[in-house]
Amino acid sequence: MAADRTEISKATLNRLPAYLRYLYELDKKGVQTVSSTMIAAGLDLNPVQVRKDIAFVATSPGKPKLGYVTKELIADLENFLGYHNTRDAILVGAGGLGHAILGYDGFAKYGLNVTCAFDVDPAVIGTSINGKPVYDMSRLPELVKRFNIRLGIITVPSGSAQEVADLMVSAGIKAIWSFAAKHLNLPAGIALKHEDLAASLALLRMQLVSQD
Amino acid sequence: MAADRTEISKATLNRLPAYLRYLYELDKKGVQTVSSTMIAAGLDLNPVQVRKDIAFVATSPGKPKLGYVTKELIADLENFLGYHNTRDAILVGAGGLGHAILGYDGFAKYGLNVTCAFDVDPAVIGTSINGKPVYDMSRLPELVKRFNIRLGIITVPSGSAQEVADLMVSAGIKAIWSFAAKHLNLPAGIALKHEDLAASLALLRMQLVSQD
DNA sequence: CTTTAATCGATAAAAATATAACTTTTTTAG
DNA sequence: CTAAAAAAGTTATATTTTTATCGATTAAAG
Repeated sequence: MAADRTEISKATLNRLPAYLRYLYELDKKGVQTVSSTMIAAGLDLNPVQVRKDIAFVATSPGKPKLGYVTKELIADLENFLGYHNTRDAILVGAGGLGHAILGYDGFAKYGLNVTCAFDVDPAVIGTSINGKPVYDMSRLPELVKRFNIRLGIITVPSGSAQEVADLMVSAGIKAIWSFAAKHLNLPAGIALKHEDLAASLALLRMQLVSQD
Repeated sequence: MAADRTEISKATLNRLPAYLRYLYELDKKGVQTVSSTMIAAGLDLNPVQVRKDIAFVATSPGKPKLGYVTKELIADLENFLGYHNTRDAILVGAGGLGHAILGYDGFAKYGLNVTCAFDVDPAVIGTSINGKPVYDMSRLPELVKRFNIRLGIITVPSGSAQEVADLMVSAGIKAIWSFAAKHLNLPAGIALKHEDLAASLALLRMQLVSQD
């Protein structure tokens, strides 16, 4: 494997999943080879950009006049994005959104397995959502350590988000996927992905207003 | 109001909601004035960047040694982000995630009012989720036109996403918030915000894997 | 077998964005 | 009343990201 001479850019990283989705579609239609031009047209992007992005992940080069072998490129992307090694995760906050995530099995395709959830509400503790048990928050450190979980999902109100994050980190969690509308302060080395639905909604709404 | 000499950057736009959230916190604690340095420290950003961002939205300048008046800055941000003019929206796909969104009233704070939902499943059509009626898809054009709705939320499986988007656009929807894992092809002038949970999850997972 | 057209890959230019350096303003302290 | 400190504002530089250009390669058509 060649050493990464230049670090892969964040912008590129964000596009890779879109490429993969598009390739799945083409593959399903029986398209054998795919060119960067085709991908660019399908996703409203610049062909050169697509080529550069692909250059990071592809193991075999594309052929002039043909492009890349669809199945190979899919394999390379899946491999790069780590869809093949399944990863266990826990979720804290079994309310509205947390409930929805627990009930959704689609993440399994991306190698995510939410094993169980935690909450403070006695009404949900002890119950099971989509086969996943809901435990009392106090058991989080114990279970995270026992099963060596590294990924935590936060779907609690913003007021308790930092507290939950701190607990996760101290228990050994290394990556946090947060849906709380709150900036989290984490020690270095902990990966964080903040999903701020309200914020992105606000931006969309703004575009709308400015059209009037 | 001065003409926007330079267009506001997308990156800035993405940070504004975070500033606002942070200011709410400070305001609740009774902090009267806030400096760009303080905001930067709280959100792990560069103070200059914060100042430049604020310069776009603030109506009155900040004072050296003191900073900005907290309540004024909040008002300016809210105003800029359009939180004050409530906007009606419809949602298509009353399944898992759609259900969660319908059940969540928090978006009202940001000026969003989901009035009703549409689906094709006879089991949910005619029911009500959190007081919002679920109608048959066929009634979408009629209701969108009648109430002059401009914003549509898509929470259907990726297979039907494009179809739904087309229907929305033809009915007069001007902005789409999509949770479907599918690139949507829309005519120019239609605002689109694509929320790809699976993709952002994949990226977080990847950071985790690369730590091992 | 030769020509042709399409595409890749690499390099260069341009644009956007973030960081740094410097100047000005205003409050507070001596 | 003056000097120092803190923070905003402004201009300049560096970095990142996107877009454009050009030659090399190769499958397909004549």
